[in-house]
Amino acid sequence: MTFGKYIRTVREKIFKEDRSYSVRQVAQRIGVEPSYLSKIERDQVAPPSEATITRLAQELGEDSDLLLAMAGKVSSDLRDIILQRPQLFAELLRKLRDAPDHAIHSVAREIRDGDW
Amino acid sequence: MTFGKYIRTVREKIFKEDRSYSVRQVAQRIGVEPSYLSKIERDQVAPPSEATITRLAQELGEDSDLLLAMAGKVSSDLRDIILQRPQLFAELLRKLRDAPDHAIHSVAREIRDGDW
DNA sequence: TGTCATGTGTACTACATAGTACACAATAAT
DNA sequence: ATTATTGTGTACTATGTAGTACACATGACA
Repeated sequence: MTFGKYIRTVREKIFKEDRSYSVRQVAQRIGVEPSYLSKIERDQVAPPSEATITRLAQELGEDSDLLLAMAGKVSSDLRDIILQRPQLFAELLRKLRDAPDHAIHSVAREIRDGDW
Repeated sequence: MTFGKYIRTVREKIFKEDRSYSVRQVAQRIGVEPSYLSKIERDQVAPPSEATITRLAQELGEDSDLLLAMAGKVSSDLRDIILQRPQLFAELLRKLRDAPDHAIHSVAREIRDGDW
C-alpha cells in the first residue's frame, strides 16, 4: 500500500463517523492546502515533509514512525541518535538486519531503562 | 571538526607521502571537478552526496559511516534496514540513545551471527 | 432552489541539492 | 626558462522538494 492510499483509507474510515474529517478540514488543521492533501492521497505528488507527516499522523491517530516509513523517511530523532555514534549503531543495525522480530524485541526488552 | 576540514586534513596527510593525492587527482579519481572538491574541503559548499562521500571514503581509506555522519547523513543501507521494520527499530534506538558505548557493543556482541 | 461544502485540476513558486565549466595566479618540476 | 601542475574564484545549471493559489464542477441539504 502506498503512502497516499493508506492516508486516504484511514481518513475516509474516520470520516464515516466524523464529518469533520474531510480533505478540506483535515488539510486546514494540519496546515496545508486542501488541493495538496488531495494530491498526496492520490499519490499524485511525493509524500510531504517529515513535519507534515508528523502532524498528519497526530491528526489521524496513526504511528508516525510507520507513516514516515511508508514515505521512505526515517524520523529525524532516530537519525540524530545514529549520528551521535554512527559506527556503533551501523554495526548493530547490520547485525540485526536479518534477525527475526522477536529477537529484536527481546534485545530491546533486555535494555531496562538505564540498566548499566 | 567539520566534514571539509577533516577531508582536507586526511588528504593532505596522505599527500605528503604520495604526490598523487592532490585535490585535482583525487577529484578526478572520485569523479568530480577539482574546484568542487576544493570547495568541499574549505566548507564553502555543503558536503557532497552519499555516493560521492562513499567514493571519497574509499579513496582515502576512511570509514564511510563516519564520514557520512560528519556530513549529517545516514548510510542508505542503514536507512533501508530501519524502513523494513520502523517501529521495532524505533523502539530499540530510542532505548539505546543514552546507553554507554559498551552497552551497545555488548548488545551487538550478543547477536551471534544467525543465532535464533 | 439557492447556498454551501466537497474534492480536484492547472499553474506557479521558492529554496535546496549536487554539482559543471572554465579561467587564473601561484608553485613545482624539467 | 618554460612547461606542467596545483588550488581556487566566478558563473552557471539541472533536478528535486515542498509546497501555494485559485478556479471549477459536483453533490448535499435546508
